[in-house]
Amino acid sequence: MPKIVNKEEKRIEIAMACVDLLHEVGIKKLTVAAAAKAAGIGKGTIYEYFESKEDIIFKIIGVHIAEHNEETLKKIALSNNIKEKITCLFEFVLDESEENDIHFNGFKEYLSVMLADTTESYKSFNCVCDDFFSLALKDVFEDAIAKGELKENSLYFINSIAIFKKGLALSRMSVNDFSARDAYEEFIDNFFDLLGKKND
Amino acid sequence: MPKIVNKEEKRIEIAMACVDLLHEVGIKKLTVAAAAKAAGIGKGTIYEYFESKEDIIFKIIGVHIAEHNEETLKKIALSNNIKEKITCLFEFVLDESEENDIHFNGFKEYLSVMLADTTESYKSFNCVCDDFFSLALKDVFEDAIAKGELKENSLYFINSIAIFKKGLALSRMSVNDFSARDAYEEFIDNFFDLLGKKND
DNA sequence: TTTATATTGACCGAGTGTCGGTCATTAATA
DNA sequence: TATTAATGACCGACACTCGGTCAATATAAA
Repeated sequence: MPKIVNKEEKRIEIAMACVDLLHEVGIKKLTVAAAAKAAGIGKGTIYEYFESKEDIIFKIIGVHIAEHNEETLKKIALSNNIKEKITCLFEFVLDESEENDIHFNGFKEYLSVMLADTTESYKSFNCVCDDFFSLALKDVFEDAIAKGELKENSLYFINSIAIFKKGLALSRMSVNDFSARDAYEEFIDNFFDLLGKKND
Repeated sequence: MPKIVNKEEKRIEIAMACVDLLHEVGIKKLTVAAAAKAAGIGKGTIYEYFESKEDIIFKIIGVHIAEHNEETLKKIALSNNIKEKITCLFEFVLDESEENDIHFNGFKEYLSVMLADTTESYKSFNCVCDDFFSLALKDVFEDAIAKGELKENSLYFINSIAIFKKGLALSRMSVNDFSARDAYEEFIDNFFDLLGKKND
């Protein structure tokens, strides 16, 4: 029998090989030929592993978000401070380090593809992310309420905060000189002023 | 000498002629040839008035938002209810009537183009919209505070609410069966519970 | 060697943007 | 008022790019 490649592994390998190139030129100017070259394979091979050029983006962001979510949960578990735990859940949107910027940019490219696509296929990924965030935030809030650090009605705001986070992401993508960190801190401080239980 | 056309008027005329077609097929599948046909002009003429296919979107959403903002200010002036006034400012994101849906869809197409474009040119429009919203919301809040219907620290949340609105828009675009109206009402009710001054 | 899978780049056609040329309208002039 | 000149509006053929296909080839296990 011939060599059997692990399709899923190779998909990831190809996608990862395109990260830098994609960051440089953006999805619109990324050509399949260039992507193939970056991955060191022929153009046709791309289509053995991806339905379309856009699917590459999808794989990239999928892998990064999965990794990121895992790390996030670990960080939350390590922290004892409520506000810090919440901040962990926003870090992807806030972090402007070079490394995270590339990942965030990938998310931007993904969004532009999803919004341009009339089919529904790309939306599902979004929902997975939303669920992760909302569930994790709920856990953090419930923990904080149990410890008497947040008022009970904080829970009513979970959905709104998830929506706020999306707005924060979109703002970072579309507003010049926007500091997601500043906007977030302004929000979270005011939020705690209203719903945090002072323990002094 | 030939008749001199008003370039700006014609730009708008062409853009408006493409609204329905664009709504049907989306920017990605919209061809310049089809756009030209819809506008009853030759393909080359499109390029006399627009830099690119994408520029048509930009013009469409620009016109619609300008109209919408004007109407919004009128509605706010007519209303005596604070919550209602705020809702007016969200109406573009909440209204799912067939007419508004077409405009909102235009905004989605615009967003996807802007996110895909590495140049900064398309961003400026976004900022104009943001400014309108934030300023109008500030007016409404100050009015409400003066009338004793909102607590003073409501003002601290203006930026956050503007960001929330963006998140609401993005959610409507990317989440299946998302009811922006429900999410908004949940938020605004909880917000008023915290920051509204009960007058009973 | 056989056979099934993996890989490839030449090829195709859809579609963008350009450009040389035509047309319609008006100014100028006799 | 008729004729000509001038010019911007308009157009679609064409050149070129690029996504996606496929027939041919390479590879490697049996």
